[in-house]
Amino acid sequence: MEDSVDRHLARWRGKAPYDELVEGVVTRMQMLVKHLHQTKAAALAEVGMQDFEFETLHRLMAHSGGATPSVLAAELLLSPAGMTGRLDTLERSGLIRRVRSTDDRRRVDVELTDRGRELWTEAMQIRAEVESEMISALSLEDRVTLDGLLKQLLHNVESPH
Amino acid sequence: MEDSVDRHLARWRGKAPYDELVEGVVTRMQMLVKHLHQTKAAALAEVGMQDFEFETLHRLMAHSGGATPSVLAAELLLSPAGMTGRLDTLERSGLIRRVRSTDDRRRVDVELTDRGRELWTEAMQIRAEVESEMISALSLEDRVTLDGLLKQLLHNVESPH
DNA sequence: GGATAGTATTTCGCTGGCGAATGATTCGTC
DNA sequence: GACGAATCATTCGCCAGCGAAATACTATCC
Repeated sequence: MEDSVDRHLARWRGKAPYDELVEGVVTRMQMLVKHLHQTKAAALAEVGMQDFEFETLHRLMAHSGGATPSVLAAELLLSPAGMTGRLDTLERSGLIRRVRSTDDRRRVDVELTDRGRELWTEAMQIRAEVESEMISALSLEDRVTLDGLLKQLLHNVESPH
Repeated sequence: MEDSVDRHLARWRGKAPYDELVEGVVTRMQMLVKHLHQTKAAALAEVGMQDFEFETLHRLMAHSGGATPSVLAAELLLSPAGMTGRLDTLERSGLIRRVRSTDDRRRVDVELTDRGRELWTEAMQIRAEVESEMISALSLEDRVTLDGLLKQLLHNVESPH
């Protein structure tokens, strides 16, 4: 079995001081994520939604439909400025609502509108299909293994140092 | 051991029809790639280079320093328009050179300049460090396993249907 | 051999995201 | 209890990428 990264690495062999394994893992992850992004974008377009919109609604739902911009930004690995931009778009589309917090008036609470909840539900189906399709190549056991390894990596990256 | 995705999934448990394993794998990959992107961007900035520049130079090197825009675009999962933009930037910075092909004059050959080769070499060090740092959490054996699993996924996604 | 279809690249207008600076509010400390 | 530092969100100017249309060239077909 061969993928495009194999071909890429083969072209490289011997030409540079180069850890093929590291490069392989990294490049494959990047391409998978990029593929996923593009496939989901195409699928979600049918409901008239963009990936970043779903991503945001989804995080909001995880917070029971309400959270502050800074929390969302941190979780989505987004700059504060980028978050504001997203929320602007979502608000204009009527999917979220901004409410100035009463106890700490620096804060803004972001809430899902009914329409936002609806759209999220629709998108869930579509997205789940696309993601499952990608993972379908692996047995249940392999999925667990993969998940575990990725978790080690992410933990390492997230823990201070 | 716990990562941010664990916490995210925990918040979700029972609230939605939801394959935790699929979501876990997908989300972790996305976050790792995003992290990598940000870390590399920060590291490469020291040489005054951006990630997309390196990515392009690197592909070019893999083609022994010369390739056409369309080939590069395909390999980098980029639109033709996006590729043109990248090449414009790289050309302005003096890292690549465009040469109209003589036999088929619709074609353009993209070549690395000496400066491009130099900068690529510098960047290779930096990038390798960042990537290795990320992978360092895994034993050699685990790396092989991870790489194999990712390869299965990518192969599945790339093979027609 | 001239119209037609096809291919490679570029141009154009638009969008999401970033970094830095700004405005608004709260906290800490003396 | 007031002043300076920290915190939260937004605005601004900029940039890389996309989709669609335009441009430039080649191949095909009658």
